[in-house]
Amino acid sequence: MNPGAQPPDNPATQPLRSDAERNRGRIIAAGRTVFGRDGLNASMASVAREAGVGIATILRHFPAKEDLVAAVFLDRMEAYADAVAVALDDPDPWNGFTGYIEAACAMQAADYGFADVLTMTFPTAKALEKRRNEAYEAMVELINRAKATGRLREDFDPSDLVLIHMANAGVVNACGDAAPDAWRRVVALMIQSLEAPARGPLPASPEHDSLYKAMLRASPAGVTSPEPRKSS
Amino acid sequence: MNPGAQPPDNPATQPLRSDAERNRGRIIAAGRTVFGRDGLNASMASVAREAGVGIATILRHFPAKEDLVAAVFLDRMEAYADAVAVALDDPDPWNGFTGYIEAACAMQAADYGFADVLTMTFPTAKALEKRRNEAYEAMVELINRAKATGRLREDFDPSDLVLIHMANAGVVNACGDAAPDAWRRVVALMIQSLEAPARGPLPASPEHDSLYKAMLRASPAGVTSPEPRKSS
DNA sequence: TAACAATCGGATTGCCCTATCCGTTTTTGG
DNA sequence: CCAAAAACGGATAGGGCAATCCGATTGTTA
Repeated sequence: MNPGAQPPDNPATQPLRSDAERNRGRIIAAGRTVFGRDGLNASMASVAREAGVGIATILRHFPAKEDLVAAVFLDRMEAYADAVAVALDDPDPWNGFTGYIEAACAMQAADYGFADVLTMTFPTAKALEKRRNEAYEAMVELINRAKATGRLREDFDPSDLVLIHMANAGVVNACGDAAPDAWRRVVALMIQSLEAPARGPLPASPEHDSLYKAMLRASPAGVTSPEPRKSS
Repeated sequence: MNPGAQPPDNPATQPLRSDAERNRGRIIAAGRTVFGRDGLNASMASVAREAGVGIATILRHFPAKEDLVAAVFLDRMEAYADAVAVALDDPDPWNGFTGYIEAACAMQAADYGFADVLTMTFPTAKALEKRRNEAYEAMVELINRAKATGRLREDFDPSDLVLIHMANAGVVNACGDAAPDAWRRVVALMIQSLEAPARGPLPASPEHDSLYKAMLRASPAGVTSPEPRKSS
């Protein structure tokens, strides 16, 4: 899909040779397929096979695996950001808020790679992180509106969203294709716990810095860390 | 701790030579330390280093990594089962139930290896699975009592406990040492959502078979699969 | 269409893993 | 105290991975 695949911000770079451009598109499409199916731990070789190119070709376009991951998931991250925009348009902020959480978690369930991406951060992938931050800021606004209506508990913190994604990633990763809808039940429970009035106090949220460090924890080396998925 | 480490069921097996017996204990202790700190993906070599023995010595006592994992976590699993017994003793079943969930999740947070063990199953590790099943059955009783008091929502299913552990493992694994208490907040939310009256219906539980398959998914090959923890 | 540069892709390097092999050391029992 | 048996542990096999190298190929431009 999307074979013409323009690198969305490739400004001053001189135009690629036509075959190079074509391969770049194929590689990203292959990455989408393979990472979506097998998670971020899928090997570069498997992506190369799916794309029908050599390993070296991938690594010429994307010097490190992390670069490929960033390129592949940029448009997923945009869809993620769009989902917040949709939620903000909902006349009922609580409805928008819960719908957003469900949609975002569904995205994790539908794409094992993205499930991991949402719980990691890639400081070098500027475009990706820019989108994430946009989504986060819109989310803060959505949260405030939902609190204003009195339906969302007052002690909900935006960082809780990250925790929800971590929890959901845990369920999605552990269940894999064996119980592909199990996450829905967990997310439904989580959402019910967020509705005001709160049934009790909560332990304090983690420091924002701590959570950032946690999201950083995984990335560096093999890019990744996520569960080896048995599927492939 | 527990250096004398008697293999709890080593019946007809002829007695080991004294040094072998000693090493066996050292290896299990080292496994406890290393798996607890680095998760199940810690290498056999790192366990050997910690134990002060050669790699071969470990693999003679435990032919496959899975065997070592089973031996190391048997007593954690017993502590886990004990926690249900304690919960059953609580005169207030709801209190026992919530306390149990907190305790069990705390065990996951305190031992990264155990966090993974609780979301996997090891069919060949009889003693381990026996304990798990005992705990599960006691848990069913606890759940029924808690429902009978009217404090636990009627549609709670024992398998939800597995899902909670998967979610908690996700948080614990993602946060690691960077935000070591973040899981408490998520678990507190989950518990509040379990209190009756339910705030809404839930999607159906996954089939028991599916969940079992999901728990099986990880084990076979490198034993494991869990998150490569960056700590070591 | 020719010749040059850009691009390709398989083989290779280097690292880490589990598990096995085999010469050496330690324990045991007569 | 001295073998024979048991256990040890370093070296090695075998496999997977990301990333690099370099000879072969393909697109481009004149």
